[in-house]
Amino acid sequence: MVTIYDVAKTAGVSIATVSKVLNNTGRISEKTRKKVLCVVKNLDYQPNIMASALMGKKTKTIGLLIPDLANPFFSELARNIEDSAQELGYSLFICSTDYLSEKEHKYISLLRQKNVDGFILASGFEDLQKVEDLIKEDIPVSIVARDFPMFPVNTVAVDDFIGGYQATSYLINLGHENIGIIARDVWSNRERFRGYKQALEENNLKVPSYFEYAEESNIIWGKRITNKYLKHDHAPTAIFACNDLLTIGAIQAAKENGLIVPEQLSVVGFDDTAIATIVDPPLTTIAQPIQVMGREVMKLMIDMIENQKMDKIRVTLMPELVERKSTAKIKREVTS
Amino acid sequence: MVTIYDVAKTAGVSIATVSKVLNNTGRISEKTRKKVLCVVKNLDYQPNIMASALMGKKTKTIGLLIPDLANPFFSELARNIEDSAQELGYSLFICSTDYLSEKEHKYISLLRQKNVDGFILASGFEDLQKVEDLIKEDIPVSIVARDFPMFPVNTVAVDDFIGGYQATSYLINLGHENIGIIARDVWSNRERFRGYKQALEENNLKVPSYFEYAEESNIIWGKRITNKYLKHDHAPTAIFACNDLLTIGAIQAAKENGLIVPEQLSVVGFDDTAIATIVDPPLTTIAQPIQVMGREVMKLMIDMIENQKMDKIRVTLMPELVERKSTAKIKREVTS
DNA sequence: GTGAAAGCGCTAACAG
DNA sequence: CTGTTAGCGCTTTCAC
Repeated sequence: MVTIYDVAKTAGVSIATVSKVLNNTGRISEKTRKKVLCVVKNLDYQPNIMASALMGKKTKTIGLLIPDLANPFFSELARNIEDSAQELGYSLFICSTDYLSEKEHKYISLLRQKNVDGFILASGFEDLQKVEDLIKEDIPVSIVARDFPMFPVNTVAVDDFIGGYQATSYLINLGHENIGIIARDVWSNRERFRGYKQALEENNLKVPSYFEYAEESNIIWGKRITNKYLKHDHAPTAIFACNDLLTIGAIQAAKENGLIVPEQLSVVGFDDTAIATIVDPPLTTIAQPIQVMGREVMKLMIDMIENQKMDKIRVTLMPELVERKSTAKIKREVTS
Repeated sequence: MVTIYDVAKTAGVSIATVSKVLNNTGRISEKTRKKVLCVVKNLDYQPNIMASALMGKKTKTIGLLIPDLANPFFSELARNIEDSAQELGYSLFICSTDYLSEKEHKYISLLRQKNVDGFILASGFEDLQKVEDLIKEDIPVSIVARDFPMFPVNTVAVDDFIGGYQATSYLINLGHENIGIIARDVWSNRERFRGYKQALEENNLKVPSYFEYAEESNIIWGKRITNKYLKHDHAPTAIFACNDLLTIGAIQAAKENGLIVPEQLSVVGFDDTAIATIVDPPLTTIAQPIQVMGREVMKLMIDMIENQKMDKIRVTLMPELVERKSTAKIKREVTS
């Protein structure tokens, strides 16, 4: 390992001088700066980040907490955040918390020990305490893809309420009057639910009485809830599912029940991850601008880390309905 | 930030003593050990890893290089590696290299600066130089999900040759005689190709003359190559695609050409990621034991990092064909 | 058993 | 302009 001492020695200067040229601090003659830089290159010297971190410098490292890296939405989000981070010279610790606050706490203290410059939380946990602690200790925190409404913290998220409203309105315009929803009992889904309800009410429609929450956001639960809904007398003719995985489960349940999507059951999803286009039929879904989200949240982080910008802002992105093949105009039954 | 000095002071001992009880080194009386531990707990003291890293200790940090976090195979692999890592108290820097050796080099030197304890490479790059350098400098390296045949380095991978052989044999048993392959020109795919060729030759079958490599492992290229194959006089009745994404592309191309999968075109994939079950029809595919791969590669890393185990071993896992609905017995044309 | 002191590689006053 | 020096928080001899 080549250290600052090696550079200093072979350049014939002191380590202070080397440090100064490397950090662009103090005043250095052009001649020595050239020489030092040259030696640095020749020796392929890389400053030890641990050592400079000890002196209170940044580590150029950010902790990213997400619920599950194997979930396409979060892996795509992580990928976009990573791209922004990499451009800015930051590395990412990526951690999956499985929506468990226990794991979140563990990861947060683990990463704090490792002197991360800040945290990006997409973690979906409802427990604000840990976040408040971080903010109190002036550790940069940004929230992405979820929202803490009454909480001063940097946030970038899609407008879930509008997303739910869009999805539902679209279905209503298609002629559906009996629209089910599949959601988990987490903040973002509750907002989408509100939007759904709002659209319903504006059209004098109601949430089906048999509504129930899914316990996890996966295909299994999408299928399970849909199967239950389909068993009822007034089974829905359309379903709004709060993410693409749930939507796929809904389609699978429909198939099992002998229903053709979209002719006999319309479904609209949420997220627009890569899988939305590979299922059959491809999903009509509410697209989250994942790439923009990644970029914006990194921008906020950098502002906090490098520019000490400590005022909190909230970036709200607009979701967008993308029409594909999982929805259709309702066909009236002969009996009606 | 509470330091070792704070602990020492309130426990009424020296920092050396605190360090000793925390690291279980030297000899400490049961009484002082108790006291120190108690103070540590009360103050919620967490040793600063940067500082101990400076003294030559491990950072409990590993760099994981993969081609693309948004690719389901790699995000699932990363997730499994992360789980093992987390159990062992390690954090992961996850980096996507896009198969670009330039990015790989950049990430490797960036992470070296950050004193990672080792590297797990799933990166799919063909350039061995950087890996050799790392090994020469005694930096633990393990390769996963790809293979460097003539190179002393810890490796865990599936037997790609056998996988290709299995897929092709299965298709042959179904009666197919005209079997195409979709592959990229990378090591693992070339091995699968070898297996495919072997199975073909054992049955006096040949690789179609119109074979060509895909340039990327995604749906687009799967579709593109399949479209080309389907245009030929002796279009294949079955296709073995070297990953699930390519397979999905093949299915899409078939649909566009008015062919029904599997009745008119059988396809078998590779990987068995989550998406294999959500497409229609669900994929018959060669399953890689992703979870085992993650666990095994972390085991190798830990052996190198914590037990200085420097002899290199290769763990070869067996792939397994899982039958679903994308393949069928061939129907002879009336003309034959 | 315990503590004083040196030093890991680096930055930041402060002198000169 | 450049170098000396004092730490950052920790581990590790080596005395006591």
